[in-house]
Amino acid sequence: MKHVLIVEDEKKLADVLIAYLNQNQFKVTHFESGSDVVDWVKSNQPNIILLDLMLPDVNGKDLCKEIRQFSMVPIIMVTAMIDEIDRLIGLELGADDYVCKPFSPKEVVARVKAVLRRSEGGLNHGEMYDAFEVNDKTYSIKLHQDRLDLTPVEFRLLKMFLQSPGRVFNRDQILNNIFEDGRIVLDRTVDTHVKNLRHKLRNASPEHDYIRSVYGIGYSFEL
Amino acid sequence: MKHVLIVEDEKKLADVLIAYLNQNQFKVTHFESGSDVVDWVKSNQPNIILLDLMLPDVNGKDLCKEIRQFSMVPIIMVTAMIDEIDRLIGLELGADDYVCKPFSPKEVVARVKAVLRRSEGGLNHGEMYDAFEVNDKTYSIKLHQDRLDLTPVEFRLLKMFLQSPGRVFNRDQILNNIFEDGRIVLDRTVDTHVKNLRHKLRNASPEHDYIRSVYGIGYSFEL
DNA sequence: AAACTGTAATAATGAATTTATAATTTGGAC
DNA sequence: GTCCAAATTATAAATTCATTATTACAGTTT
Repeated sequence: MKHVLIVEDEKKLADVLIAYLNQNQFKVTHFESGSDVVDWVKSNQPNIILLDLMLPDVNGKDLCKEIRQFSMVPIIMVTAMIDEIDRLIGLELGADDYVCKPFSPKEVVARVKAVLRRSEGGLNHGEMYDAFEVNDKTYSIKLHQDRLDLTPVEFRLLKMFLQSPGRVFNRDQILNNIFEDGRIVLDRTVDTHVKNLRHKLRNASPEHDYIRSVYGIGYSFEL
Repeated sequence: MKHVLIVEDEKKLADVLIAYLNQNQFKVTHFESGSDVVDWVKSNQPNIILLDLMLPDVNGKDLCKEIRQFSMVPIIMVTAMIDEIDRLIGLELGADDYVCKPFSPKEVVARVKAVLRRSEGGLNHGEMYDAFEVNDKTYSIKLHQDRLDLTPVEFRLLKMFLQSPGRVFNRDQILNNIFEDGRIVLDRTVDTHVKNLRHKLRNASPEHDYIRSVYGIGYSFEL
């Protein structure tokens, strides 16, 4: 039986949710404030957390980040402000979904199930791009189940390519994407990293040439 | 055959008990004072301890606590003061049952059996992670039945890894996980603990390298 | 005294970058 | 179309730089 942790200060709201979740064969634990949540999660390891963003004592965002320090348990953030959601997503708190108040308990149950399905479906929830699976948590990319053994630079390079297949990047753009800090590095460096990445891709999939050189411009990635 | 340790200074009382226990297929060892008990328990690991609260040399409460530092062996406390019992329970010494003098040896045997039944039913109840068994109560982790002799830091480190196999932790995340209090500690310290843990893991299982270094990021645990 | 933890110093390893050289592409001249 | 020179890219080797592993030791705790 799946165990849901609800962190929500509005008691009434929580009670409705609990009723619905119980009816759907979930075991539920409810905290009205955030203070003891971290300890509890550490020892009880729920299957999913419904976390209100606005709590009396602690900040929901911080709590989410704190939990992410030690656990990959799925988290659904609950907020009263619909506008907030986009900003939250940008913050990369590591939440798995967002629900806006007021919500129908039915919808929440559906979301809980959806998130659980997702996170179980592949113990490794990486984003898929064609035959590639990018997993930020494990810093790894798989091609056809096989794990590519990439250096950090190669990881970022390939991830960039995958996010914009077909797009032609010039070397400056590549450098800016790969190095957050604004280091200035020679163009030849890009060539080298591309070469190394090509080599690893060819090892994994000899029949397909993924990286195309665009003469006079740069490179593009063809799925 | 179950092994009972009796720590009891009243020789006559002890003899009666021993006779009864022997008749019930228990092996019994008897100490008349508490001084050498801890060492003996460490090397002999009895199945259960009958511990008199009032001993000539050491304090029964302290002895109980001391044993609890390294073992979850069931302990039955024996006291001459019935009123004492409630207070003892409150103290959370970690004893499993309390018996008040004077007692019938039959009753004690029944209690011993009951406690053993209870504690066996729920023994070994460490959470399993692949071939690892984590036991929070005894602060120990077994790999393929063999107990790893870990320090507290190593215990928390390994437990963290086991809870998220495959995930790459950076050193900050590791430190936050290992030190509840917000101590500030150098990254190199993580390396050292990882090294020590690796060494112990290799001793227990030379063929498998569990901890992977992820260059530029941190470490991950590969089951 | 023994065990544990944290730090600092040093060695070893691995990645990123540069450099040098070879290979390829392009466009113009014949 | 072929040839060549210039520009561009590919590759390999060498170098620099960053990160990690290990050792030793000191401060604490038990």
